[in-house]
Amino acid sequence: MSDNTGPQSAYSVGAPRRERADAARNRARILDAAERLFHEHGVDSVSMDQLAQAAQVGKGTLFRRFGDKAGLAVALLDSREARLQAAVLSGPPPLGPGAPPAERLTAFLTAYADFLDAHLDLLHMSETARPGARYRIGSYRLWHRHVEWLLGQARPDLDATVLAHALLAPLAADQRMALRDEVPLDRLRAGVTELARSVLAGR
Amino acid sequence: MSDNTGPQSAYSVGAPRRERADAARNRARILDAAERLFHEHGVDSVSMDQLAQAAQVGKGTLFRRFGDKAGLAVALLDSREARLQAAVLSGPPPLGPGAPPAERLTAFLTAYADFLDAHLDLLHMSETARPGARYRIGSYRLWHRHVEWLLGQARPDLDATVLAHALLAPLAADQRMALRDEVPLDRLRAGVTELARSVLAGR
DNA sequence: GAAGAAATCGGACTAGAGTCCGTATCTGTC
DNA sequence: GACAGATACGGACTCTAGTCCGATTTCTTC
Repeated sequence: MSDNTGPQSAYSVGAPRRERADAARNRARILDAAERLFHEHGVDSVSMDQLAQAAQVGKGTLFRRFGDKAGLAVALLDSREARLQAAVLSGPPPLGPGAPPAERLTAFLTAYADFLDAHLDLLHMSETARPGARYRIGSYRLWHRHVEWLLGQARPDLDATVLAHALLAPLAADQRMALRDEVPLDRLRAGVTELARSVLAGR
Repeated sequence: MSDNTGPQSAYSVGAPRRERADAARNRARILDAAERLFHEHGVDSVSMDQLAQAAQVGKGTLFRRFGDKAGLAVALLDSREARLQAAVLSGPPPLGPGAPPAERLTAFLTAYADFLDAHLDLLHMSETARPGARYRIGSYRLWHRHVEWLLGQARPDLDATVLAHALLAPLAADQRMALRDEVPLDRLRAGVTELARSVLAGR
């Protein structure tokens, strides 16, 4: 628990100043309570008030620390996401470096589809708590750059920026949540694979 | 104005019973006020309270009539969307019937991209007022069926259902709103065109 | 044109997200 | 170990979407 997001808010970047003891204690309390309550009652049914109460912390503290519900979800996802990031950036092929771009791309997209399904609730909260949240979160930007780079490697003639957004679009939490019943995971995986394959194949 | 959504709530379907006079009057008032206020202050900055007051109508009336903010947006979009629907279903090629599936598909996707940009605010409200709203709205289902059918015509070997969702995904209002600055309209159009072309081209 | 049933009205009410700011706690310094 | 400045706390407050239900209006029938 709480192997998380260093000092300051989940959104901050610089500021190397050491975190105060009470702040650290409260962050841990909040994350623990969130983990527990979300697991017990489901992400959607837990209000920030309940959470603050369960963590024995004021509401102000909760929001100052994590910004909003999305920020809290990001913090909870952090360690799980870090594992996928490590695998992509420096793990073994085909997900990590070494494999040809086309293989890396489909490996990534299907891995992310699995990740999406496994943590759908938290991802949904992190992406939809406020409009456009998905596209501002650091991790999306990372995934986008990765896909963009792979596309650029394989097909320098294409608009990699736009196509990377397009390939990631069907992996948005809101779409997945809404279509989960209609589209089972294996068909989603096959779909994004087909899409990537087609784009890389060219005409 | 208020050439809109017949009797009953925007969500209802059957119920051929005639609408009461006061109900009709109030619907018109609400739609007129919404059109005006949204244009003046922007969709996001107008609260349902303000709107009810401006329309000289109780809040309960507002919500009973349109269900929620998304429903109101759907009603306001109705006539504009109807034009696009008519063009797609029975207009001249390449958007309407007659052209080969591949041409119709790119014609539709680019036309929808234009439509998206032109009515982004209302579409955003209709798609994001509550989670998954986009995928339940009647119009999305229509567009999806259309794309699915075109894909099926051209490439019966593919999973048209999934790929249709994937081709429509980059045209979600939330993504477009967030990436508007990064991706100009012509690149979005080119991107979805490239995507569709690749998928139809096969290996 | 009066009565009764059905549909609609409207504003008080609930609930939840996010803000504000006076107060309490911490940390480095002497 | 006490002081001062910096940092964090917490709960009352605001703002908005959405609900509820007694009062009112409309429509139908005779």
